Amino acid sequence: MGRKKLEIKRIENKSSRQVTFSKRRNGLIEKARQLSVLCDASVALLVVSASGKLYNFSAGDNLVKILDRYGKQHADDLKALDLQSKAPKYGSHHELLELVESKLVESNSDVSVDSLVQLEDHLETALSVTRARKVRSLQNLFFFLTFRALIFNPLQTELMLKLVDSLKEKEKLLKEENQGLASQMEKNNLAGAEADKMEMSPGQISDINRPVTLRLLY
Amino acid sequence: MGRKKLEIKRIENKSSRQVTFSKRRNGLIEKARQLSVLCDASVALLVVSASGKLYNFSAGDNLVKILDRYGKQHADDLKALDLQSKAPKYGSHHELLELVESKLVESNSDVSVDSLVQLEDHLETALSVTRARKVRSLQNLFFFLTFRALIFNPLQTELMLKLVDSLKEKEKLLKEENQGLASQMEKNNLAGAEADKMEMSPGQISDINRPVTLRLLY
DNA sequence: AGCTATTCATAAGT
DNA sequence: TACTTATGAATAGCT
Repeated sequence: MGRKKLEIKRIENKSSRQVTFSKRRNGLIEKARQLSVLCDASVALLVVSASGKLYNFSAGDNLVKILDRYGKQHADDLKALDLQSKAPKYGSHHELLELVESKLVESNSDVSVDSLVQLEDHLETALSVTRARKVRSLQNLFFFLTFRALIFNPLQTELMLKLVDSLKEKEKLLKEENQGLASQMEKNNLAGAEADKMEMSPGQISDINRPVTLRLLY
Repeated sequence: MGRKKLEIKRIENKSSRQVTFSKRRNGLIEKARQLSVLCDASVALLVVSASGKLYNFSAGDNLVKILDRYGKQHADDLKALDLQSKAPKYGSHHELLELVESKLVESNSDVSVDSLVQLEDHLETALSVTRARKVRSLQNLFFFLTFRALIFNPLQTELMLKLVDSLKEKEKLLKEENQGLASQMEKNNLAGAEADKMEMSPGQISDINRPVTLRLLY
C-alpha cells in the first residue's frame, strides 16, 4: 500500500529494510491496540528486530483472570497431560525432573540457553504422542501455559531458581549436620563400648528417651 | 477502511464485534507474518478474545539465540537489578524469596492466580525505584525475561514447582533424621553419664574419631 | 462467508 | 529522521 506493490520477501536494501521495519512495527502495534479496544480483547505483541532489539506491546485488562478461567476449563487436559508425561514409554515425569535438576546443578543455576533448549526437546519428545492425540486441546493448553508465563513475570523464574538454590543449600547444611551428629554418636558409642565392654551400632539403638530439639539450620 | 469511518472504541453490538474481531485478528496475524518476512524479524502475537479464547502466532527463527545474545549484552543491567532488589529499603531479595516460598507452601504448590498477582505487586513495589531510574533499559530487560519465559515453556514452570516440592520433601526427611540422631545421642549420653558418673552435653563433645557415613535420604 | 465503497497504511520520494 | 503523497490493502456495513 504505497507507491508500488511490494512483494512479501526479505528486503535486501538495509536502510529501506530498517525504515520498513520501523513503520510496520508501529502499524502493527496500533492495529493490536485497536483490536483490543474495539473487541474487548487482550493482546500481547513481541517483536525482535534482526539486530536483536526487542519491542513489545500489550493491552487488555483482567487477562490474568481470563486465563485462570480458561485454565480451569481445561483442568482435565492438564491432568491428562500430567499422567501422560508419567508414562514410562515416553520418559517419566521423574526422569524429566532429574533432567531439570541436573541441568540446574551443571550450570550452577545460571541456566544456559542451550541446556534449556535441550530440555525442551526432551519434553517435546515426551509429549509427542499426547499431542498427536489431542492436538487442538493441547495446543490451547500449551499457549495457556505460555501466556501464564508471560503474565507472571518477569522475575518469577529468577526467584524460583534462587529458591531452588536456597533449598539446595539448606539440604547441604542439613546433611553436614547429620554427618556431624553421626560422627559424634559413633565416638560416644565407642567410648560407651569401652566402658561397658559391649558393642552397639548407631542404627540399632532403640528410641527410649524423648527427642531433643536441635537448633535447625536456616 | 470500510464503508464508514469507525471510531476506535468498544463495539457494543455483539455480533458485529465478533465479526470485527475475527477479521482484524486475521489481519493482525498477516501483518505480523509480513513484518517477519520483510524485515527478517521475529514476532510473537497472542490474542485473547473477550470470551477467553486464545489465538497465537509466531514467526522467525533463532529467536532463542537472538534473545540469548541480547541477554548477554544486558548482563550488567541484570546485575544492577539484582543488587537493587537486595536494597533493604524496598524489600530485600531474601524477603521476596520468603514470600514466594510462603505462597508456594500456602497453596500446596498449586500456585493460585491471586497469590501470584499479589506477589507480582510486591515485586513491582520492590523494583519501582530501579525502574524510575533506568526505565528504558529495564523495560527491555523485563521483556527479555518475558520473552525468554515465552520460549522456554510450556512445562518448565510446572517442573520447577515439582522440583521445589521434591527439595522440600528431602529437607523434611533430613530434619526428621537429624532429630532421630539427636534423640539417640541424648539417650546414649544419659546412659554414658550413668555409667561414668559424669555429664557430657552433645554440643561439647570434640571430634576425635573419623565421621561415619550414613545412608543419606534420597 | 462474499462483496465493494471507503478509509487506512505505507513505499517511495524529498 | 520526519514529512508528503500516490497507491495498494484492509475492512465496515451489507447481503
